[in-house]
This record gives sequence, structure tokens and C-alpha cells, in this order.
Amino acid sequence: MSLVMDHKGAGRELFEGRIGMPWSRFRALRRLEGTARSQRELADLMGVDASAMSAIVGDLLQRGLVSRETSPDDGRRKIVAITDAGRQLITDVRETTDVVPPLVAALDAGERRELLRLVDKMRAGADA
Amino acid sequence: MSLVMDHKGAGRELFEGRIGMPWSRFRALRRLEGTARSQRELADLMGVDASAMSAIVGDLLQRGLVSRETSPDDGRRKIVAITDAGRQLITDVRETTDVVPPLVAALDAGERRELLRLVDKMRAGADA
DNA sequence: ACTTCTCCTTGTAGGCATACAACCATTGTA
DNA sequence: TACAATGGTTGTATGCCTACAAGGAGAAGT
Repeated sequence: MSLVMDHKGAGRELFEGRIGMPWSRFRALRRLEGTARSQRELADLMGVDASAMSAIVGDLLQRGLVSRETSPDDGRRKIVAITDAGRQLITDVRETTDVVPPLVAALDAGERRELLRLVDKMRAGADA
Repeated sequence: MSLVMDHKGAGRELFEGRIGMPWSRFRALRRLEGTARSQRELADLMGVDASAMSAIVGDLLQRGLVSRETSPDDGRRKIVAITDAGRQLITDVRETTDVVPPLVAALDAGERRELLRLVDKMRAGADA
């Protein structure tokens, strides 16, 4: 945890510099890859409150990465869906491998593979 | 990196709730375990500017976790040293193992050991 | 000596993440 | 039909991390 906390700053700098967007936006975008969701669902998934979600979606909308429209079933809900541009952005980020974080440089190839495996496993657990 | 970014919030909450201190303070404190250092040294190590360091040390001082005195050699420098209370706090934090981060819960014992090894190796690289 | 550099401090500001309160519109319930 | 609950928006505030500017004090170079 300590390692994480100490290097999140570097991570954000790297990321935000690369795609010019606060991390929270990308985080939300990722949750829309599979399904469109209401803002409430998104907020619950990410553990933030409705007002924060409102701002995030508003921003993504302006960037053209998602669409937002009122649900036909329930006039209160706004359904947020990822756009092609949004998908493209996620793909681009995923393919960004040219910057090996300095941290990982300390590991050899086998260790990196193992780390990746563990991280994926943790993420799978966390997303569930 | 994604995993890190997504869970730093939880980490901070956990940490700050436990010891009532922003992470940056602890981060600085750790760098004083081995040697006393001037604020400039500390700032360079942590990659923050002098004014940020000034605030951090001021806070640690108020908490009684470090001492600060002008260097005998150079009247400009303030030498910061960790106190017993500071060491105690670090020890306490290190011994806090009662909260297995939810993330790690997805791994079995062997995997956790391996993860720990990799993390230690990365940290060793980063601290150097 | 005079100037320049260095260390530290204080004040100020910006960005991000987050929360809460107040409010509107819509839906669900008694 | 009233009243309560829900989804969303806007405004406001807090905390942390960070930076930059300006200025005091000591040290170094010429």
C-alpha cells in the first residue's frame, strides 16, 4: 500500500499528461465498456456520490466520449453510454506500453509477467 | 498503474483514519529513519518543492514526531531528525496487519508472498 | 565589500476528489 | 390526490498535493 501511495502521483502525471483528462473520467469510462448505465449505477460502482458523478459525466459528454439520454422507462434516470470515440480512447490507453513505469524497471521479464498475473487477479476480484 | 490509481483513495482513507495524518507526513517521516536530513535533502528525495517541505516538517514538528534545528555548519539549513515518538509511530504502522486490503484478499498465501517479494524489489529500486 | 546563490518561510493559487445541502422533476405509495 | 422516495443538477466547502512568488537570513565568489 505504501508503494502505491508513494507513486500514485507519478502515475497521474503520466496519465493526465498523456490524455489530458483527470483519472476519474477514465475510471468512469471503463465501467461503460460493457453496458450503458445510469449515473446512479455508475456512482455506486465507483463509490462516489451523485453530484460527483454528475460532474464526471458532464465532462465526458463534453469530450464526446459518452452520450447521455433520459431513460424511456423512467424519466428521472439518465442513461450514459460510451461512444466510439470513448472506446477508441480506452484502446489507445491500453496500447500505451512505451512508458515502462520506472518502478517496474526493477523487475526482470519473468517477474513482470508474474506481477501482471497477480495484478489481473486482484483486479478481477476488485471489479466483482 | 490502473489498479494503483483506482485504489489509492481506499488506501488513504484507511491510513489517515488509522493514524490521523496525511500521507505526505508519513512519507517524509520514513526518509528520516536512517539519517537526519536537511529540508532541502528531504524535498529533493520526495520530489516536492521547498515550501511544501516546510509545511510538512512544520506539521510533523507540532506532532512531536521530528525535531528541527539549525545546522551548526550552515546557518541556513534546518536539520530534521526523527524522534522516539516518530520511530514508534512508524513501527506501529508497520505492525498494522489486521486490515488485509480487500484487493489482496483475492490472492492465496503463496501469491501474497510473491507479491510482497516483487513489491519489495520495486521499492528497493525506487528508493535507490 | 558587493553581488549572487542557497535554504527556509509565508502567502497565494490551482487542480483533483469528495461531500453535503438545497432544489427540480419524476415516480411510487397511501 | 397528497406525500414520500429517487435520480439528477448546481452551488458550496473541505482536504490534500503541488507550485510559484516574494522576502529574510546566512554563505560563497569575486
